[in-house]
Formats: sequence, C-alpha cells, structure tokens
Amino acid sequence: MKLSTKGRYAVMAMADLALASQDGPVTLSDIASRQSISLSYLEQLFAKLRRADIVSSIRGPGGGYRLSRKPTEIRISDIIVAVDEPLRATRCSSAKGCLADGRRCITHDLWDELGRHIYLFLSSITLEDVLERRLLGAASGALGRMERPKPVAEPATV
Amino acid sequence: MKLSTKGRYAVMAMADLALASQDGPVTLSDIASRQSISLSYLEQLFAKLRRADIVSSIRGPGGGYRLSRKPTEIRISDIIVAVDEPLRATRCSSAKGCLADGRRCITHDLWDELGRHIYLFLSSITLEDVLERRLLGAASGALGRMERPKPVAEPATV
DNA sequence: CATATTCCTGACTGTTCTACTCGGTTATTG
DNA sequence: CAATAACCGAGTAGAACAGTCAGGAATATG
Repeated sequence: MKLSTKGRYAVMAMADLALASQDGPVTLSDIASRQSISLSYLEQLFAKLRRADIVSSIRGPGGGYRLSRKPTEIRISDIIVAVDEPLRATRCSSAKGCLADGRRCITHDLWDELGRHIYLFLSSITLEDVLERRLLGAASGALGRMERPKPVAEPATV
Repeated sequence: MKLSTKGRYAVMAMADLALASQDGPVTLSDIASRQSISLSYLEQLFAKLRRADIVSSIRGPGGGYRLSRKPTEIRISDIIVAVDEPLRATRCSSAKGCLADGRRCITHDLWDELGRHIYLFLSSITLEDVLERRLLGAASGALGRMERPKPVAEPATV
C-alpha cells in the first residue's frame, strides 16, 4: 500500500467516472477536462485499472470506459493497489533485510501494523461511500466491529 | 503527514537511540553502523530532530545524542512530522485548488479522513510502545472507544 | 469503403524526492 | 595540541511522479 498522489488521481478519476456513467461509457477526454488531469496520464492509469478488472473499455466512437462492478463493490483499496507500484523494499517492511540483531528489527511490527491499519481503512470504504460523502461512519468502522452492512442489493444508482 | 521511508529511518534511529542510551550519550556513528544507515544521512535527520526538540546533543569526545524526553512522552507522529517535509499541495488535500464543481472535490473528505486516521494511529503510539513491542493495544486505541478487537481480515501484503 | 472516434502502447522529458557522499567548521575532552 | 564528535552546506545518482508526443488498432457511422 503506497499512498502516493498517483493513487489519489486514480480515485478522483474513478469517482468522476462513476458519477458520469449514468448513460453509456465515459471517454477519458471528458474525465481529463473535468478533473484537470492530462489525457495521457489518465490513459496510463486506466490501463492498470483495466488490467485489474475494475473498469472495462469500449473502443470506437461512442466508446469509453465503464465500471466493471457496481460502486458498492469497488473498494478504494482496490483502486490504489491497482495503480500503485508495490512499495519498494526499504530495508524493513519486506520480510528480509531488517534483521539487525538476529530477528526482525525493532520497528518492524510498527510498520506492519500501520500498513494493515491503512489497508483496513481504505478497504472499508467503497466508491459508493465516496460518492455519497458517507465517510465518517466508514472511518470509525475501519478497525472492526462495524455493523454497517454493505448494501449489495440496491441496483444502479450508477 | 507524509509517510515516506525517511520517516521510517528516523523512527528506526530513534528506537536504536532509546535502546542504547542506557548510559550516556550515543554517537551517530554507533547508530549508523547498527542500523546500516549512512552517517551523513543520520546527521541530516538528527538536525531536524534536534530542531524539533526531540533529542539533544553533546559535542566533543564522549558526546552524542540523547532523548530530550522520556520514551513514554515521544509519539511516533512527533518523529515523522519532524523529519518529513510538509507534503506538497497536489491539487487536492490543500484546501484550495480542488474545486472542480464550485466546492471541494468529491474525494476531498476521503483524503482528509485518511490523513486524520493515520495521524491518530501514529500519535497513539509512543517510542516506549515500540521498544516494548506493545503495538496491538495502541493500535486499537487509535480510534478511541474500542477495547481490543483483532483486525477483521488479514489483508494481503500491504 | 473511408473517416472519425476512441482506446491502446511505447518512448521520452522535466521536476522532485530519496539516500548518500564529500569537504569542511566548531565545540569539547584528555 | 590532537582526537573526537556534533554541525553545516553543497552536490550527486537514481527513482518516482506527472506529463508529453507519436503512432497504432479497433469500431461506429456516412
């Protein structure tokens, strides 16, 4: 989990796509102009999103992109994992290489726990939550004991 | 809150310092060789830590660094804030510049909430906690009012 | 069929950050 | 004085970020 601005751009674009895909596919040009992101950069991001099967594409006139799943079934963590490089092994946080005294380095557990924490937070929030600005609930639930059921039933507010 | 590897190095060094400062100041050379971090890099980090009044220095032979406060009073967030640059304004997450439709962009609250979340987590953990490997408790405390629920799912390598 | 549209791909560029090196200065101890 | 160790500033290779550019491949429409 890398948390760069790249992931933010991707989530912004995905939110825009979700909002705009009311009727038919959305072109990257539209997203680019609305979100002020360069078209080519978006193309790179969406290539990864497509490979991760989060969006699907239709070529030709009238084509564009569309969500592969409903916004309730796309977690923010899915998006970020799809576009971000796996964070490079910086001595620690990569299983090996952080054995100063024979076992894992002192701070290993800390980064481990932090990473898990962030992941839980972002995987407890769906695209739908972002669209509905339904965030505080998800935040408190991130650590567990949250009842808030993900409604999978409701179709196509998309 | 920036969460780069720079902050990790700083926390590793601080943990090392805390462990080694049983008797007298600790030299950066010692920390450098134990933690495999370059001496000059450490010097840069500790210059910032000193400016933030987290450590204090003694020059000359027998000198070195020492914690300014007790490990129970040094929060991990203090360390990271001290060494990391304030994250640059990347369109969103900087109050202005993210007004696509007149007000704040759709994902603004998300990043806001995430940032607050990470900060709460890291400020709920002290250096002492890291030394004692007392992490899960602190982690659960990050959000306040929860007793100790284990994280729900085991996320893939975050 | 031709053409416009749109996705798709690869290579290349300027800027920033990381992690580090080098050369030197200042303060303190023996 | 000489050794130690903190300080300070400049400079560097490499990587990632954000973007540009040039072209190609699929598809709908006239």
